[in-house]
Amino acid sequence: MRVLVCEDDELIASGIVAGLTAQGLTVEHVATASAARAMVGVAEFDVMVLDLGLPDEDGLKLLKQLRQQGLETPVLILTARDSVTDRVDGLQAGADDYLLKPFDLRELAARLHTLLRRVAGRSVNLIEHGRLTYDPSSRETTLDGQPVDLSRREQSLLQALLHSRGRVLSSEQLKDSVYGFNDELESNALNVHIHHLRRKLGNGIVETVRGLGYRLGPADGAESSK
Amino acid sequence: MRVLVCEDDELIASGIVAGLTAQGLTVEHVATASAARAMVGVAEFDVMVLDLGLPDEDGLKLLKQLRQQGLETPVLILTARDSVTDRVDGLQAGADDYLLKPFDLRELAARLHTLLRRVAGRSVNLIEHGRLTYDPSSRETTLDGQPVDLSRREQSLLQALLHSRGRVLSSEQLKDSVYGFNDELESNALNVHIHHLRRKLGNGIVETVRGLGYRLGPADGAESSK
DNA sequence: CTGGCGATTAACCGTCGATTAACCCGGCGA
DNA sequence: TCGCCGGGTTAATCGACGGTTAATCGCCAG
Repeated sequence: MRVLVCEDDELIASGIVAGLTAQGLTVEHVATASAARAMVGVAEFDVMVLDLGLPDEDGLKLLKQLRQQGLETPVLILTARDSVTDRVDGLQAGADDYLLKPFDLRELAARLHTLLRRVAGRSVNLIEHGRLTYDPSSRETTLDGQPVDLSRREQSLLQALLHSRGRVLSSEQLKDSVYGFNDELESNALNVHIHHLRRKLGNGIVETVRGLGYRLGPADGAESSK
Repeated sequence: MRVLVCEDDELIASGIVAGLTAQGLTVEHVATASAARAMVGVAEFDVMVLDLGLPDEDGLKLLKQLRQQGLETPVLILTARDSVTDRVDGLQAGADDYLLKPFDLRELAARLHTLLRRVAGRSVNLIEHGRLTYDPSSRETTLDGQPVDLSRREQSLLQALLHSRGRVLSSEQLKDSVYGFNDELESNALNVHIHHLRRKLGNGIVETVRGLGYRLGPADGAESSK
């Protein structure tokens, strides 16, 4: 799951990023409204955390604008202000939840999970693909009904592949969904994780498309029948 | 984009129709399974929204039947039920996505857009030639509906041939489109690739015109009867 | 019958992905 | 606090595949 955090206070931001990352989420962080706008333009996020007190523009104004442009991602706003009108304004601007500063990190995590579940939980909560199932909300994977223990990176990899059934994903795209945009990676770490995934889930799961990238294998667990 | 909504509850249906129309979609609404069947028979839709609780027939049964008849339109099902077996049943019946009632209208719109995107990305530039299809965007080739793996060179060769239907292409022209203009090639590598193409796609696909070059065979997979 | 062109096949080579091992770091328990 | 443990990354090496070359075959035409 990808989260966009828009917060200018470096200290708070790093706390949020660390906390959410530990929860297995992939987090992007920006510090200004314009950066957030740019980010939303180029990538899809599952949920957004927005601080109202941004240096360059009022967060509410930004939110309203994004909603007008058709952004449907759930948004949780952070604010130091506390008045009834502020809350109402926030919700009217299109926020889905709000949190007052200072806040407890665990509280934030819990609320985000609620939002994510609201999105995921109302629809197919369980992704099935052949012998595999993956439940994004509980982050549980099973193979032939047996639970499989996947590490954080392996999970995001699998999730990215499941999310775009059958399409080939370049290693660039995979890198973006497993790591953020920021982190540059100049090694074959992805290969290694894919290798681990295959070791745990069997060879039919991930197919290599030479020169292009990887994709999910066919749903009927048939091994390569070349 | 055309959407078929099959939903018997008048209130819900009008909400959906209004919401989707506002998104710029063209919406047709029917209230019964038989009406849906009739509609599908006479018009093409890009995506279908199907309520499982229809008055005259079980939605799942309808869906299964439509799939058996070869309907490939993506289908999102709506249901009040919520259990793992129901979800699995829905997906196995051929649904592409799943939403529980009550649902958020924005959520529905977002999911439909995802489905539409999936379809649009898939078939936009599909080139057909007899038993062959080639999709330049996903670089997928199928023969009689079966996917065929082609290597990079084989693909560009096939693409060049498909691109100038029937015209004879000299080996110079083929060389230019497979390699750049720059690269000089001193061997019969092209011949070898053509050989490989024929091995994978059958002999009728590429015809040799002695002394001139090659061209695509006739669309009706008939072998050259000379 | 023979020359030549294209087909076929096999061998070689380079590149890319797979695999494995080592190292690094953070968390946790002793 | 120290040291172990597990996951993540880096790096080195292996191996398979695709691409090219080249040798040989077979067919058609002159």
